[in-house]
Amino acid sequence: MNQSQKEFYEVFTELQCFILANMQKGDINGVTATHYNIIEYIYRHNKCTGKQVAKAFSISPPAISRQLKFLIENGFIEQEQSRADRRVFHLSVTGQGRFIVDNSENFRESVAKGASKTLTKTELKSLTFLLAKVMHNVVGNDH
Amino acid sequence: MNQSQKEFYEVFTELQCFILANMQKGDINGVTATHYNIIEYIYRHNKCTGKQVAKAFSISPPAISRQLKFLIENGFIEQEQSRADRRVFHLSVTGQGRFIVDNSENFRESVAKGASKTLTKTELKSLTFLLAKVMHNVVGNDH
DNA sequence: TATATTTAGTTAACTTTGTTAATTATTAGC
DNA sequence: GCTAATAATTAACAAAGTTAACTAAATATA
Repeated sequence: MNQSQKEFYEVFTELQCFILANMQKGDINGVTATHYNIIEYIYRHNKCTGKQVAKAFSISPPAISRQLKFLIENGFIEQEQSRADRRVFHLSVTGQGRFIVDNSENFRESVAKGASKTLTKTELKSLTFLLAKVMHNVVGNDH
Repeated sequence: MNQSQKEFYEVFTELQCFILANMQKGDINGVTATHYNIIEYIYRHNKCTGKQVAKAFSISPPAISRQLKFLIENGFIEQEQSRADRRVFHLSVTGQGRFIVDNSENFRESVAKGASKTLTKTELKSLTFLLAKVMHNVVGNDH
């Protein structure tokens, strides 16, 4: 790695530690960060399937199956069997699930607000642009 | 959240999913991503203590204790009891541990290289600067 | 049409890694 | 010198990941 890459590597390491430290810790409103992320995904991808969720979070079907079971039993999401393909269940959030997403200030939101407070509007836009550019390139190359 | 914050939030969400997806997956050279991160930390903080490692990764002393035990038993790191305070053990990497850090292209390194390929040098420097600014502000406010 | 293959999701058994509570050994404060 | 605090470990447990095996439904093929 050259100097610029090393400098990026340093700060990206900090970022990774920060993100990991803020995951999987105690519940807020009865859901962990992972639960929250799944609920939010389903909220934003209404009528999606378990397979899609598993893929989005890169975890195995049994793992997502257990998570969805928990979220259904606790009233955050619900599922409906597809008429077109009865193997498939379409997922959607309940009122309670929607409430959680709309009302809990999550970790990413506090980071976004922190970023907005620290940077000028131009800088924030620039950061978003550059990060998106990297993400779309790196993630795209990954499969 | 305003529009700029929302845009940042979107891409930060992708980034979080990406980082989480690349953690805790199968071994490379016999160590998981978590093991690797601990070895690298000890490499960069020679003679550090278990307590420091636990704090750096925001996990409990027993959790780090088990990880260190694994890394010692498998020859990646070693510990030496402090003379000044015999409760304390100073950690350092072995030749094998150093080899792992020096030779395995890790996830963050591939992101750094990807970023460097996608962005101009000026853009990469800008991204590093902005990310560092946000990190130091947000992490600093967190305790 | 009947049979074989593929697919979505679940269950079971297990592993890893986190947690808290209790314990040990050592240091530091009155 | 006794008491409180600290670094690390052990034990018991919980959460969440994995693979393998299974069910039910859809699709492909002979």
